[in-house]
Amino acid sequence: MRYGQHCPVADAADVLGEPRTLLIVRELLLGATTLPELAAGLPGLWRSLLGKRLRHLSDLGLITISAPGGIPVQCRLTDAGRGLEQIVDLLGRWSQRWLVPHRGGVDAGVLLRDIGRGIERRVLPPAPVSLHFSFGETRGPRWWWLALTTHGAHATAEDPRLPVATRITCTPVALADAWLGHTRWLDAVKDRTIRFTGDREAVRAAIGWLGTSRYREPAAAHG
Amino acid sequence: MRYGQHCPVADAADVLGEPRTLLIVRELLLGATTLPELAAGLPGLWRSLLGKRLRHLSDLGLITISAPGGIPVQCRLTDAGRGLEQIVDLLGRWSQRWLVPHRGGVDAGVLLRDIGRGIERRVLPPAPVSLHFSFGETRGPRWWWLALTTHGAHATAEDPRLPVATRITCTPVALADAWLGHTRWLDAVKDRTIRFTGDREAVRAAIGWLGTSRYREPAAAHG
DNA sequence: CGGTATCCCCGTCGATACTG
DNA sequence: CAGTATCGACGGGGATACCG
Repeated sequence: MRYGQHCPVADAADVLGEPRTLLIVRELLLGATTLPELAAGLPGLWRSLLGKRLRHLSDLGLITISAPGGIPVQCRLTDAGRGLEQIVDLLGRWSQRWLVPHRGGVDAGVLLRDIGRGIERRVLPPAPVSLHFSFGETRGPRWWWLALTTHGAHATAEDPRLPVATRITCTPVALADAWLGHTRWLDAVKDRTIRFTGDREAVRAAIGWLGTSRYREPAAAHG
Repeated sequence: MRYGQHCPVADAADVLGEPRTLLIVRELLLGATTLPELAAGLPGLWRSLLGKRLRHLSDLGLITISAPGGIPVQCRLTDAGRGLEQIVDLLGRWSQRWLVPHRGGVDAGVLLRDIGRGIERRVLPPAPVSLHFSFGETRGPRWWWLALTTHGAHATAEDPRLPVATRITCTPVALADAWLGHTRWLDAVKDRTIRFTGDREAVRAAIGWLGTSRYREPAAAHG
């Protein structure tokens, strides 16, 4: 697409306006490097198209791609690409603040992966445990685990065989809304859109581990 | 388009990824309110499509549109829309810094309009003058004027009948490059890609009036 | 299994005609 | 003249088949 413009914003829109290019950049910023890793965070984006996008980003100088033939392909952001970090961040915050979130077919796996990625080591429990999720309505597996070990958090659809700290039953949308701050955990618990097993302390701990989206508004004075 | 994602960045990309939506927002941020004003800054964007985009932005709560039936339609950014100001600004700077500018068919009228919009009152000359431009290769008029009066700067393809301070001959691309900081004015003068009439002082004054793009890098220590 | 090339369909936009 | 509806052509992308 071309806009017949001199304006830098037009050039930027030209690049980042390609559907999902911004999401690819986001994944790269969060540390994904290989094509399969990227694909894991981009449901519905087919490999063929993903490859095309990556080549485009490479042509533009936003990423480097490891020597052709190397498998799997390694992609890394250049300085130019990393320059988008602040912009993506602001966009996420702006969106969280102002846009009505679109809630069609939230992918449970991608959501949990994202939640896990945001969990900081220092808040993890001393002994490995898992959180078990039952999603009522979702494509793919209904059961998921978030394995919390000293290595970090890892989302999986296969039983990690760790002690289950809490079982959580909800829809992916309800979980996303709470994590993003569109609803409060405690309200969700109260009206049972998210159900936890265990006592107050277990629930409190689980909520603490899950944490909040990086794009979430700084909470107003907790009231 | 829908990305099956919970991520706010995906929602933002969904909205702003629509071709030229970001440019519409930019025009609104810079003060355009009516549909004709917007169209003036968006060459090739047809009114029918522009109207559709504006309705979409209105639905999303980024702008308000004056009561239907009012002519011309008045569009104003809401708080949500104004929240994009910093993002658009950063995007422009990032693009100016890292992207190879696309230079196909730069629209001379849009460029001069943009230049004029960036001229601050306080740098204008005390007595009204005009700068006259001859563009070798461009669609539309080859002659343009930038009228500098105490009211501000105004680009026009019709002789404003003011004293001409300087005549400038160049291509739209050369002018854009100098204004955006991709080339230096003095280099462009030297290699005659931009030709000015008049002595050094006149040239110096004209360059000062034209100023620089708001997305331009802060100049490194003037050397 | 990782990555690429190909096909066909759908959606979107450029252009024009039309209404107040 | 401002704004809207309509239509045809084009391009991008989902899905599949195909290489290493």
